[in-house]
Amino acid sequence: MDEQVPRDFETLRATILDRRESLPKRIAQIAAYALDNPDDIAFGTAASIAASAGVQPSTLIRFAQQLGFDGFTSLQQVFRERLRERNSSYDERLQALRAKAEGGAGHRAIFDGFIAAASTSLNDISRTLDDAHLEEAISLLAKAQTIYVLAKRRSYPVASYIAYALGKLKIRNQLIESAAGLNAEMVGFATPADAVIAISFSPYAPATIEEARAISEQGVPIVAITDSSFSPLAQFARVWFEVAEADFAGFRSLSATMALAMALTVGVGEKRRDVGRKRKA
Amino acid sequence: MDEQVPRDFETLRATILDRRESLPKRIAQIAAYALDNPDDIAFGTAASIAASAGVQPSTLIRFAQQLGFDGFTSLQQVFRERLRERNSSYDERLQALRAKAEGGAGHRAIFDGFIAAASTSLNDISRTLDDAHLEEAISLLAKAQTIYVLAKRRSYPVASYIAYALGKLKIRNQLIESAAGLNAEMVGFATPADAVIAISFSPYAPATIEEARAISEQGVPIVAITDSSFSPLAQFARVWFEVAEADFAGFRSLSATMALAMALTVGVGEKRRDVGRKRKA
DNA sequence: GGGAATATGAAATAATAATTCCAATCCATA
DNA sequence: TATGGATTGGAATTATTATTTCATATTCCC
Repeated sequence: MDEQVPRDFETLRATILDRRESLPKRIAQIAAYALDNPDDIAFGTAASIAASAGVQPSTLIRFAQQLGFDGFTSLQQVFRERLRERNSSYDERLQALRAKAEGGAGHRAIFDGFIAAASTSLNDISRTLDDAHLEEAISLLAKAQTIYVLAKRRSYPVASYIAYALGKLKIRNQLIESAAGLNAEMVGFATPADAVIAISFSPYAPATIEEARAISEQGVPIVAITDSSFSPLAQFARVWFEVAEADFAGFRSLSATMALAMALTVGVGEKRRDVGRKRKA
Repeated sequence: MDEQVPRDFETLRATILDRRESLPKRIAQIAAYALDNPDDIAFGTAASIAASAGVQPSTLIRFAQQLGFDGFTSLQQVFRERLRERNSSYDERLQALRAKAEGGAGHRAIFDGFIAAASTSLNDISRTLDDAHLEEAISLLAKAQTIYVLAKRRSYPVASYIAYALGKLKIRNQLIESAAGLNAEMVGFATPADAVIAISFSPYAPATIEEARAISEQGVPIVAITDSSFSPLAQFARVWFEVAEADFAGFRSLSATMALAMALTVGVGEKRRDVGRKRKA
């Protein structure tokens, strides 16, 4: 007999979605509005919400009653609860992690610190990355005969992952490693029909800078990932990305750089497939 | 003349903190309550808030007026705005990113996909990582004379970063690379006084597994980072971590593995410093 | 197509909540 | 310790808001 009144937002959402088909027109209208604008329901008055949704206040109340609430007010509680529980906003959670990392003892604190640094970096790059630069870089790299990947020291792991991914995508590439000490020769093979992905952060590895200079003088276009407009890499680059990685315990995160690197790599893969398809057509 | 009315929560907060000293007792009381329980201010009624804070409703209104608002209602707006603007919860943001990545076209979508995958992975590992395992692994590695780092293919970037970080921390380590084809010999040098960090995910690189088996038969303890308890690495390992990395476009994130790797590395560095200190004392 | 059941709109009403006002109290200063 | 000004408590008042009611419209089924 007693129909279950949804006590939390998710249940409520599910209930609404479930009954969607069987609801009268106006009730359905307010139901859709509620799911689309939950914040409005949480804060608005019955009248204001009704007006925004294009129905009468009484409809709003009927909607609430149909869900088993005894009125709009108790329905609204659920929407308000949602905002309260959402309490641990991303930033607050991060702050907590960071606090634990700084104050806390033990190795868990170190781990939390790296998680926080990585999250912060991802967050930052997600906000700041310029779509146009991304498109430009991908176009440039997609046209290259061979993609050279240039990075040392701290950035080297990123370079090796790029090389791995490019290989899996069957895109010709050359990782410029120092093992054999033949970098200068390797670099010498690059032509303007190729392209370079160069990665370096302060303190810039001198070898990376020197090789980037040399290769840009040969007219090979460079896509750079670096950390500021003052970076020596930026001046050699056709396109460059500024990536600010957060650090912890003296080690910077690589997560943002990795994500960007992957986007470039897979982006090039997709672009080539598209171009290939067009050529055939 | 017209005193600036705080329009956003941060300004309001600053204003309150600024005037704190000069506020009358009851007003100060409600001010403190407001900063401590902003959600209550956002949702409560003047009467309920006043009761919780132990003052009269009229005091609440005087408080609002002193800040330049024309009443409680407009003060409350600021607290409500805060909840609205507070970036949608982490999960919702992620969902949005993922939706964009899946639905959206263009290369930005790819980028968003990788960001979402990385965030998810970080989130997961932060929840699931076992502190005891972490302590155990760090103890084990801290005692090692040489730390061998073993990983191929997709996991190799992590290994190279570990090697870089260990080097910077002046911890003796050996990256087992395949370049010279001398892995078997390299592995042969390891003794039970050393230790190994091995990283491999499905599909497990046969070389990694084979080398891990060989080295464990020599009695060298292994710390493994892998993706499930069925992993062949897990059976050779003294301590192992299960890391579930989210993937996008066929490429798994490395962010969680990286964070764990860094925590291990820096943890070992700290542990050695501590032990060194104790020995001296 | 007719009629009952259901849904909707609009305004009246009831409830609730914000604000104001005034008397009482507190506090600093002479 | 008296006095003026500021502060506070509490009830009265006003405003706002939710809810109910009822007339009208729509839909669905026979």
